[in-house]
Amino acid sequence: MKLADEKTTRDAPRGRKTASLRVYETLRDDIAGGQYSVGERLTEGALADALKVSRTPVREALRRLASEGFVTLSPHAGALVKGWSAQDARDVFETRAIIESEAAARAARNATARDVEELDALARRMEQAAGAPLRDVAGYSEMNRDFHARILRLSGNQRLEEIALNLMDLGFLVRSYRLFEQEDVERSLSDHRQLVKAIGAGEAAWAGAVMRAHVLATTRIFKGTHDAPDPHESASHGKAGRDTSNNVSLKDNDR
Amino acid sequence: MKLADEKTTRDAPRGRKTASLRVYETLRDDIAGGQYSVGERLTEGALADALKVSRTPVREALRRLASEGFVTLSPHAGALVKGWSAQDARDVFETRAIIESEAAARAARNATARDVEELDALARRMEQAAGAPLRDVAGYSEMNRDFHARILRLSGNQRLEEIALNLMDLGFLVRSYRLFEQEDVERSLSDHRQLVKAIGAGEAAWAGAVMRAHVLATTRIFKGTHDAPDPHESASHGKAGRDTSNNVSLKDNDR
DNA sequence: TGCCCCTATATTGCATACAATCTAAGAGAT
DNA sequence: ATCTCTTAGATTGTATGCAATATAGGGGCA
Repeated sequence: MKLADEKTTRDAPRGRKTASLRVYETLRDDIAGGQYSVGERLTEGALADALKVSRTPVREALRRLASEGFVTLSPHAGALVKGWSAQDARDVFETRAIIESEAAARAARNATARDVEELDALARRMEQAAGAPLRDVAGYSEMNRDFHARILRLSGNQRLEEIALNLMDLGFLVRSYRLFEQEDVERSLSDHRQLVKAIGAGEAAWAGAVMRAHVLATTRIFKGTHDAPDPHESASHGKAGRDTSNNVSLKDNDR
Repeated sequence: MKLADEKTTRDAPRGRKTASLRVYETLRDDIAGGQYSVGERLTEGALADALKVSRTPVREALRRLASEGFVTLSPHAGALVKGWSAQDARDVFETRAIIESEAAARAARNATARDVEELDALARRMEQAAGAPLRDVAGYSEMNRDFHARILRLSGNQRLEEIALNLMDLGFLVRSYRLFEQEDVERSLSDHRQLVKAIGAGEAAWAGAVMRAHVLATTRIFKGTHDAPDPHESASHGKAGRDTSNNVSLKDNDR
């Protein structure tokens, strides 16, 4: 994630994160963590007051969150926490299946023996971390993300990698790991073992198929779990009109 | 969707768009149009002065441009016009091929007779507009974008649609249509006819294959055309000056 | 002469003040 | 009582000033 850069001989000038970045990270984690209800309006002044900064960094953070799909931003109406429907979740996982299966196939063609070894080591560490009762959910999620990220990197297509990572980092994904059952964890680990085998063998078609199944299997967990009406506005070419969405609040029915 | 209902004949303030949006559009078009050289630094103050606004909307526009891949910006170093390598272009078109072929296949399953009729009408209009010497390049490009956008919409997957549109709208794509030769235009139109047929017949595999070939064919135009290293390459041997030696500035009078 | 530190300047990051616009509530007329 | 218009409040959009930081150039020392 972070590149080591020891070029400078003086004491480290890379010090403080900017306030804008801090606000962005705080809001992103809070939204992903369910601190705000879907459809809730985030006013700049209130956030600035709560986070002890001025409105300027808050504005920049909100713009970035909008571009990444966490909030919707209308010209003078402010920011609303974005909701998602079952259809949205299905769209995301189908898109991930398409992209990541292709990436896995390419990874099978490109991976060196060392790459496969590193993937295998990571898969083993995940199996160790996943005890009968999965306790460190955050750590497991992090390793899972790293596993997928490595395969994406091995695809050799930077754009593919970036898009898939963005899809993985979408807000509701973060909450999803709460819903993991032990059965799902075991299936996921089995998929990972199979992926390492396929990539190690250079079997592109096999690797792609396993990845497709692996990603699509996760969709089932979301079926009918969340519900919210249209978040139909995309931030890329936003000429948003009025957004009077009364989004259904999220239910935290983790079993 | 303009709702400019003026109660009295007051002076029209040259559009209701916010200054931030105007600055964004101006910079985006200028960058896409080659007004700035690759690697050039865009300082907020100079831009604000030139565009007769304050630095605030300029900052927001630069942030958005960075999120869309037009510039890179480092914490305190400012914004640099992003370059792209032949590898970047290849990555984008391969990714488009993956996503849009899948979208075309799904469109073949979902399209109604009316959808096919509209696609066919658009394809015919493009053929009419493409006279022996292609003159209205901008109009043709717009119709081409619309054609692809309609198929993406018919895929029924909103996320897929959004991602593919973003890839299509990347900056260097805007310049690409200058490079179209008559031969390429004819091939493209032929592909479109075939796509309409395949979608109309509900042949998902056929539609996907045609779309894949159609997108990948465009890659050839870029092969070796552009070249630029990553702009965040640190000038390790800092020779007291801009490292324009490696950056190939795009000349727009090369025709 | 060459290297390093130090200072000067330009630029970005943030805070605050003001203007434009939207939202909502209330008074008055029919 | 209901509808419409007006008006006050709140919120976003923009401008400006100040602080923090990076970059560039000069002076001191080996």
